[in-house]
Amino acid sequence: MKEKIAGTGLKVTHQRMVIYDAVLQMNFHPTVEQIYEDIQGENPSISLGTVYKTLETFVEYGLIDRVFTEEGVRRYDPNLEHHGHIYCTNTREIVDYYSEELNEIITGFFKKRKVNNLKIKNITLQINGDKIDPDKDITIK
Amino acid sequence: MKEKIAGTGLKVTHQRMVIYDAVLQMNFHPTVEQIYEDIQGENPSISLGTVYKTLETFVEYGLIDRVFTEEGVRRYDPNLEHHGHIYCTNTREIVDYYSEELNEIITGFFKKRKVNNLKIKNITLQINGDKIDPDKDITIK
DNA sequence: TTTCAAGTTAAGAATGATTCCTAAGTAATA
DNA sequence: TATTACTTAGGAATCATTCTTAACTTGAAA
Repeated sequence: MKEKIAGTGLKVTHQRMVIYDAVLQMNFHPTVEQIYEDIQGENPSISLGTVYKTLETFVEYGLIDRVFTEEGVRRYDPNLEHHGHIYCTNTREIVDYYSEELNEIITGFFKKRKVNNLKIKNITLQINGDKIDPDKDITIK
Repeated sequence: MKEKIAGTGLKVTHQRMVIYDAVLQMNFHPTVEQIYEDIQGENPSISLGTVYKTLETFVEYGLIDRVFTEEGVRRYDPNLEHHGHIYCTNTREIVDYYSEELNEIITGFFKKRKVNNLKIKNITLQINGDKIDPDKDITIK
């Protein structure tokens, strides 16, 4: 983990390691506030401003991604692997969805088309739906 | 336009007509602030709080949609037709993208799969890329 | 090991985004 | 025209994020 941060050229500070580790373990696309509260117990001197600043620095250096939401609040994703998101409107959860097959289909679709005035970086899916049993996992096979 | 609002069961107030008309004409997924500034000249007595409340009421009653962004600010879309969004990282624009064909491909893909514990409502594309010439349109043929 | 420069952070203030409150206004019905 | 339930203005309050500056610390060089 230390190497991950160092590998970007950033200085490896205690605060950055704590925040990065917290984000890696929170696999539910947390807000800044959730991350701050998660680390507060063991690290009461890390300030909220530092958490805000550090997360945006991680995004800028490619360590994590922001998550698209319609909420008006920032959320973060440590998972840099190409994937889509399932937005559960009833439980407010955001769940990762992977499909190499569908990714290839969509990529192929756009390769066949003439794209003018746009350099495509990546294409992902936003899947909106309602979770049926909040206590069980969502699976798509 | 009046009928659209009335058709939802909402009272047709002057403020609602002004705000709805403004949103219909702003085809760039505006923020609340942008909508408020747009109507201020001709309607200085409509308050910012009213704009916030009215837009969320329109979403609740199915007149407009919220737009997914990673910004931490609310944006709105009057276009209810099923479509995806092209997010231009360099110009910060959000452009609508339609493809009935791709929509059918994706819908078909999920129909063939076993989806557990999720009732899918809709699936949209999130296309991230860089606009090449900011003054020209993006087209995908 | 020590030094030091450059980058980082704490703390709280400031700013921006959104929600709440209440008295006053008004759309729509009778 | 009267009435009522819903809506709104205006500004306060709350929440989300950024800024400022003095103090701290990382990491490279000596």
